[in-house]
Amino acid sequence: MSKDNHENAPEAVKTNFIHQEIDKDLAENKNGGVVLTRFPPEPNGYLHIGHAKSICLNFSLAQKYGGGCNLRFDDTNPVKEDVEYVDSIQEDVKWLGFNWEGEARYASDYFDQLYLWAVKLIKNGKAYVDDQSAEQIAAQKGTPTEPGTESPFRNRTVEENLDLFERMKAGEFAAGEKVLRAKIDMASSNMHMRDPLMYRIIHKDHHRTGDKWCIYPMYDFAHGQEDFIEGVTHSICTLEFEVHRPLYNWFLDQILDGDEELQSKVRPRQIEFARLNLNYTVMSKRKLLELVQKGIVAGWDDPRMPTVSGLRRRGYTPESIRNFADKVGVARRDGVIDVALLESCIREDLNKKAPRVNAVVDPVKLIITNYPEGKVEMVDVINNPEDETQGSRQLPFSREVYIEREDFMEEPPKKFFRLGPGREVRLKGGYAVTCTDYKKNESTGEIEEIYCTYDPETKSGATTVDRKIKGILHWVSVEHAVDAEIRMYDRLYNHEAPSSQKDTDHLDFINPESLKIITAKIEPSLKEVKPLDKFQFQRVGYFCVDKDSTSDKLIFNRTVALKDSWSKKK
RNA sequence: UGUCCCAUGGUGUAAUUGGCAACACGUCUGAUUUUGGUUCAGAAGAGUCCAGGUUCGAGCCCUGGUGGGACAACCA
Repeated sequence: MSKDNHENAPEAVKTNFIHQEIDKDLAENKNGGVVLTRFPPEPNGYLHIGHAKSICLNFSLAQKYGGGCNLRFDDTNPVKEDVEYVDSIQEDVKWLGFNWEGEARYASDYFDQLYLWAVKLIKNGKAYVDDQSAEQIAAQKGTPTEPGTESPFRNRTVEENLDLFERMKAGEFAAGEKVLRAKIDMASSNMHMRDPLMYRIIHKDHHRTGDKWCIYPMYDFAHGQEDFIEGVTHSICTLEFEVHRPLYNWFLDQILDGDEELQSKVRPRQIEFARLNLNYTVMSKRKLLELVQKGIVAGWDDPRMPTVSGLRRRGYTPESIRNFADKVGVARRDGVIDVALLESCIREDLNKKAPRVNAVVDPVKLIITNYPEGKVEMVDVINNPEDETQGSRQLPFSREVYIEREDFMEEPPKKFFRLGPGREVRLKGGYAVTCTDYKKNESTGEIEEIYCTYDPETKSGATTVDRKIKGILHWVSVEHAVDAEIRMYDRLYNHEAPSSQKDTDHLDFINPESLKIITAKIEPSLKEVKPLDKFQFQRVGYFCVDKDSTSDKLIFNRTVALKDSWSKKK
């Protein structure tokens, strides 16, 4: 099933420290040469670009070593989880181009086994039921620099613990009344080893197991065992789980203790890497959820969101995201990636794929005074100079056309080679025109109309004229132009932006101009489009048809602007 | 007053078992171009946090600093 994973990804995958670790394991002939990874999201939100990095990493490891990668929902906390998220996660992983090994797995499928193992720990004197409140337990935990103190319930008999745990499971107690804790070391320098909770009581229906359970395992008591059950060899997670690794291994030791059959199975190994940070971007699910709930964005798939679904709606392609994940690399040090890298990845991909199209985003009328009134001629325009198989199309040209307002200046500076009084430019695919005059609204200062004459000898493709014309403008015939709603996106967060600002509210950095809606004049060939169709608006940027677009109302999302060295010079 | 992790151009990653620091993004030139896009050619920019040590030789090994990060949810 994993054979076709990654087929379009860059073949030269850089080696990283995880490859080196796996190579080492392989050299020692661990796990019989098998490599099985997994992507284990909790279904409590939509996937974002950070998850995409992890997905690409796990699946590309599987593909590099001829192994597989599981998709497993870590659904151990019913209060935060929902099937909506389960569905969106599967959709996003598939969209990114990956196929997991077999069916999707669920931690909840292992609840019975986990329960049995918890009982085993109790029987071995390695776990006990604690009657204290969350506050009391927290107080006894100590601090990173001071040891904790032992619970008064720590030395209950095995029989009593067994009985209590059984009754916890049976629903005899209210939430918070009792928990099951591992008996490790309240003085450990690692806080996670100070008798961590294994099970807590939650009286809430689970999206898969319904009301079967009212006790649920904590992450630490679940994750390593889930990996073990599935035969995962390398459990790749992010750096913040590093301090959990001793516990991960401790629980595995306990369940394997005295069981030769289990000991003969593959033992998973946790390896951590640095999570993705992008400047101007928040990646925390909690904050993203807040943006959705407060209506600051239109939903999880709002094109300004760093979610996979948002990026998809924005016009990003799976290839571009995979390529990005590859370029970002994998390491154990925290860093912040410049969004410019992400943007360059989508430009690179769309440059070869997206057909060029004329669209005037901020139109001003240009009238060709010596062009016959009422005359319309069709001109041939190449669809994509990067890909001649995309052919060409016919565009209506007439006496009045729209051009981009910023393509005309009353007093153009020397380096500006677009239109100005007396200047000549080419209307791409059409004729060369020379500006003879223009009409300006004296009170607003706005240019209302531009008057030009055209040279019939300069029709596109005509070889008779070899004049050098530097300025080439995109245009749309006024008579044939189609209106379209254009959604111009900017960064959701302002320059000072968030990720590192722990003490400030990310909402303080919201950019009020992150979405600007305008009406553009686009060429008539664009009338028939489907959601997610992508185009390069000539000289403007890459745009993607929105899912809400209809034949009556065209809506485009701007994926990313084109590079523009002129505006940079200004 | 703890434990663990990390430290390479502006940013992110590389650097075979120690052998004159490479690639990408970004920046800047120039050329081509019916997109100031693309493409092509080229440039600037780090001597690898600091100080010692081992070695013929250290970004890689050792020691000690410094700086940054993680860890005290009945979250994952």
